[in-house]
Amino acid sequence: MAGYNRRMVTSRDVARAAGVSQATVSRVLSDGVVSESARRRVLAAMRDVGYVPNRAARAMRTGRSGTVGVVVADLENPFYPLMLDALSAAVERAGLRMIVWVATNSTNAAALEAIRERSVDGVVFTTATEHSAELHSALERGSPVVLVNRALPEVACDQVSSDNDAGGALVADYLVRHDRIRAAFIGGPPRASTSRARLRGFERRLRELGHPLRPDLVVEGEYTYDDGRRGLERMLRAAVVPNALFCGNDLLALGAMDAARAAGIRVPDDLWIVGYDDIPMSAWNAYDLTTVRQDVTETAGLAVSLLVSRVAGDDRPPVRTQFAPQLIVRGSTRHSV
Amino acid sequence: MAGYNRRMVTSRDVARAAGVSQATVSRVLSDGVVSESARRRVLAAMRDVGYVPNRAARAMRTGRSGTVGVVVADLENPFYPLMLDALSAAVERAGLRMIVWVATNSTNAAALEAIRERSVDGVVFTTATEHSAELHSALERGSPVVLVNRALPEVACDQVSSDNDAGGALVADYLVRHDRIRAAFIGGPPRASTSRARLRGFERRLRELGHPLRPDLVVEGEYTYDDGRRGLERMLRAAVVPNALFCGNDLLALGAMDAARAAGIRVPDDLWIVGYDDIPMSAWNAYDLTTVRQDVTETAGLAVSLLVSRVAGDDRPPVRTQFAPQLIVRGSTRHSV
DNA sequence: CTGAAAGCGCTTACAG
DNA sequence: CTGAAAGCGCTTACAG
Repeated sequence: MAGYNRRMVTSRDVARAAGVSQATVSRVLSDGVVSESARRRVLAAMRDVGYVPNRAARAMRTGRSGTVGVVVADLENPFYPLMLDALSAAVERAGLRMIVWVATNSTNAAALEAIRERSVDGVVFTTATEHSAELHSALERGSPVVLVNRALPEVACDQVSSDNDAGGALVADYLVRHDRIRAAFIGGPPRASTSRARLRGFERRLRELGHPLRPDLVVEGEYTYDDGRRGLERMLRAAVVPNALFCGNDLLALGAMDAARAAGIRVPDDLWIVGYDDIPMSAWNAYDLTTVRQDVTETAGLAVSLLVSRVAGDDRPPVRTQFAPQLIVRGSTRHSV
Repeated sequence: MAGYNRRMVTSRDVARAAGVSQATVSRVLSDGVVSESARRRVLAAMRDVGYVPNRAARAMRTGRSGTVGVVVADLENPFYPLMLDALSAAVERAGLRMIVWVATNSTNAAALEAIRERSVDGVVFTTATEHSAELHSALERGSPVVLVNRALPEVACDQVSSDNDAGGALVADYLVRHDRIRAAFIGGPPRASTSRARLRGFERRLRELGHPLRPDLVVEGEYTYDDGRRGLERMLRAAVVPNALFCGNDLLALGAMDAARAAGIRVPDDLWIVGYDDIPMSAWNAYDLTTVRQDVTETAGLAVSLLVSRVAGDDRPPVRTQFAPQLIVRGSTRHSV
């Protein structure tokens, strides 16, 4: 058996094979100044001896790992795989690698620790919900951190998200325009900035349009299918039956839709339902859910490029970007057939 | 602004603060032989000066990155997030980190390259579909590689999966036991070993039980919701209408179920439907899909521990483990109400 | 048990 | 343009 641990091929071996110094090999690697002929010989020698540069050595010298950290939560919500996919593509485009933490209690701290250990050059958080002590000191220290998806107003770092407030308003406009003015809201947990902002925008615009949201038609829970179902069931016991429902995310909306059907409520005839995120299931036949789409590709792209410039030393004030959301109209709100 | 690039605190600083040599600090870090009193002083000094060991330096010295690579494909299929979640937990339990590649054309090669660069100590592939040249030479070289979920008989490396063949047989048994003998199959792509094995086991057992699967009731496509829908639609144009349907995975089954309903076919009365994977959506009210569950936690745990022992130098012959699948009976096959 | 020293494989001033 | 050399921050024989 060969054993994979046999001696590594190093830049020194390449140098010997190419008849140059090790420094010249290194210059070829890092695009330094090298004569054309030397470069050619070095590249050929690399191929001949099967050379692959050792990243750990480079990382130690340069202080850069070429790797970013990504913290995702709740992979059971299909929105996060979508976001992870987009982040992965953006990271790859930037020529970097991605260490992923799936959120548990200790993940955020672990990811920030990884910056100090120089395992990653920076971290993208997709689900920051609060301003932890670790995050505070990491930012103090100037650690490159970008918040994606959720926003934390009190935190001084780059943040990229959907304009959730505008998204909520968009839905309010749409419902009122079509006379669906007995509106209800089933939201995610208030600790999630996304849910708060979507509700805020929805509520404000409804009020502006003269059809304020009734407090008894607002329910909050976790961002899950089950809580969507339960939310609708609870709503059905309220004094007023809504004719439109906006949910804090698609998972809630799909649960609510199933509960509505189970209760004999026809969608969209009796009840319009609108979600948020545009996860793949929303386009499924059985649901055909109207929803607000966030552009994860754009979001991830900006997040990574912000991170990259922070790593490169950009210390301008934090940037906060909100992308305009887009209403995707589908069958769950089709104007009566 | 502080700038995050200020000089690192090194083991030398700790040594100075603790009044010991740098070597002693290092011994404390790597659990070497150190007197109790020295250890105490060093640990205190680490805290005082805010020391965090530099991983790149350690990786260079030891030749181990403490990181494993994971290649996942198709995050839109909720099975993969499930698997990723389980792998993440297993990797964390092993005290390691995880670099993730979301599969594109070049990912497999990139992941194997990362082993040579010493960016990762080994790689878990969740969707190997063929024996590439890169994989071949990586294995020749003794690179630690584990295949999860899909299997490649001709490849000499550790492989962990559900016993898909047995899973298919399980479904055949179940259907025949309940007299649902006009069975159909909608499968994933034949290049996926999972789909082939599930069909093989299903087909064989049906034959053994005297109710061979009719070739015109077998359809194959991609592992997607849409192909499930289309598959069922095509099947409805066949000569024989099935009264039971086994799908290569849950996504296909959910698509097929929606198509069946759209065609006025009642599930389960007219048609039983069974999936594979037990993704979260299968338990949703609207589907309540009977399915075959693979234990991703167990699978991921074994995969990571195999990888860890390979990294540690274990060069015994490759291990191939198949976990017994479990039939989860739900409403899509409930014996007539 | 402990320290001085070598060295992991690179990058990058410094001379020439 | 190129080479000799220092050094990134650790781990680990080697002496004592």
